[in-house]
Amino acid sequence: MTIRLADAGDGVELKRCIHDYQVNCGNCRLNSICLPLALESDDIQQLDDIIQRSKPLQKSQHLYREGDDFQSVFAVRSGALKAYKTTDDGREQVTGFYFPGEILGMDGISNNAHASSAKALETAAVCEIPFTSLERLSAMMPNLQRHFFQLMSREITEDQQLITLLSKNSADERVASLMLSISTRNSKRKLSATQFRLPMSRVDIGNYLGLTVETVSRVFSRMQKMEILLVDNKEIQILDVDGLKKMANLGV
Amino acid sequence: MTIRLADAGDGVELKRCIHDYQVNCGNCRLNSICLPLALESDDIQQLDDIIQRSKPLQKSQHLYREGDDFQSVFAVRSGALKAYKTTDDGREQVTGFYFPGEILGMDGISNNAHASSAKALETAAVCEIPFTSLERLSAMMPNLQRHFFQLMSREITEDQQLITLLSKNSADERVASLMLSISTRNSKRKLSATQFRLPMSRVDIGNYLGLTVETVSRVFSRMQKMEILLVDNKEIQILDVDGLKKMANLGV
DNA sequence: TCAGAGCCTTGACTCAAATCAAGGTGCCTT
DNA sequence: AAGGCACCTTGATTTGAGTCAAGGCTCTGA
Repeated sequence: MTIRLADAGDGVELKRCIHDYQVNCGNCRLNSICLPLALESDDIQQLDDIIQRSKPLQKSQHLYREGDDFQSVFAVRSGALKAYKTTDDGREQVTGFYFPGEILGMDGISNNAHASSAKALETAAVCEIPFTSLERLSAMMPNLQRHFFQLMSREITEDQQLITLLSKNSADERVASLMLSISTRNSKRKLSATQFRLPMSRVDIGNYLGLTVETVSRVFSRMQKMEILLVDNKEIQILDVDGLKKMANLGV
Repeated sequence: MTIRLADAGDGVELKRCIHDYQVNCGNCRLNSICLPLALESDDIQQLDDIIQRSKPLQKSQHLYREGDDFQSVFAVRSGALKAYKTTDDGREQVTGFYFPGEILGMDGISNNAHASSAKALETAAVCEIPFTSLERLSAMMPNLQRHFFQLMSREITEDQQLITLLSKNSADERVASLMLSISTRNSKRKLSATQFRLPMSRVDIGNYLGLTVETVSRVFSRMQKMEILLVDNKEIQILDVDGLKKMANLGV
């Protein structure tokens, strides 16, 4: 709404970068998250052929905007993004955070237009997967079709988790759950589960969890006082995982 | 949790009913909702062949339960169902209501197990669509594959709507939005948009919207006093659609 | 026709999180 | 090195929805 600094030539028209690294799906260290598939190497090659790797996005640049024509889904290669919708009365609702190996953009399929916007929280690189090619390939490769159905289904179950969190849990429980979620996703990427830097602001966290900034801040302070977390601005260290799980109240 | 009356021989083992009506996808009056597809009549025949129509479910019978093996998705033929999850601390979270023509069960694909339970709110009939057959057919029929991707994507965008509602809107706005949603879905089925019977209890409504029964009841009373709705137990009449839209606060 | 159970409504009170307000911190830009 | 701005924290106060409590309605089954 307000910040439009690094927002100049952003968005849809990602150009293939000539000086790209020789990354491909076969050697990408994220493929266990992104493609946990029994694909033949020949199949991986075919998939690799349709995937486009583009220039990194700068912080606060858009990958796509609500209402843009839907062409592709995207896999995060590095950095982090947030997805958000603008409500009819102009407020913003953050619907998800996306870390390396995770797929975003699937909400655009139903109407052939993106149902939310996606913005880089820090410098980020993505793989673009043109949807029509993916459809064509899926029809030929049952494993890939199955995988993509599963990805979408996972998005549904995750949204349902969030719905439950928002409708049943206290501020403490919501923030604790998010910290646990980030911790788990980090460890899937072989990063520290107990120490990390939050790529998003307190405002984004509050927005995602249906809380105000002030409340989020107070919860962090409380967690620090209880010696569950060590919070230094965006640097988080989890001191007491069990305490955090208990606070999240999602079955220790 | 508590009510287990009509819950005897329910669930997974739906048997094909011998005395079934001669319903098929070609003549089903819901096919414009369920299958808004450019399918050849030959294609529809193939789809029809894999679909199983079974004995109606009685009120409060389960169609499937959280954790059950995932085999099929289901289309509602008549009646209404609710989907819900049981949280780790034993509470229930209603994740959706399903009316004729709508599809449920897609959240089970990701883990090959149903992620939620589905229960009839009143006597209800469903079409069962075995997922492996659907996958096989999808690979052969690009339109069907596309349609199913779109269905799942729609479920995602709808969940995101609910997330926004829960995290940004007041009790009044939530209840008003639900009434509008039911009204819209009714008119898609050529039923009255202004007069209908709610198949679910106040408890279910509250649970779905993240509110207590008392709050839901108070909102209905308030709407009645404002002459927006006429509420007689489960019978609802919308007197002032614009007023309702304004109350929902989702862009009149 | 009546009893009972579950469901719905209403009122009084409480409380968790929002709002309002102010001040601190860190980072970018020049 | 300093100014400015966005971001974060903390405190005081307000408020919308939850909780507790009680009574009414409605449908079912004997």
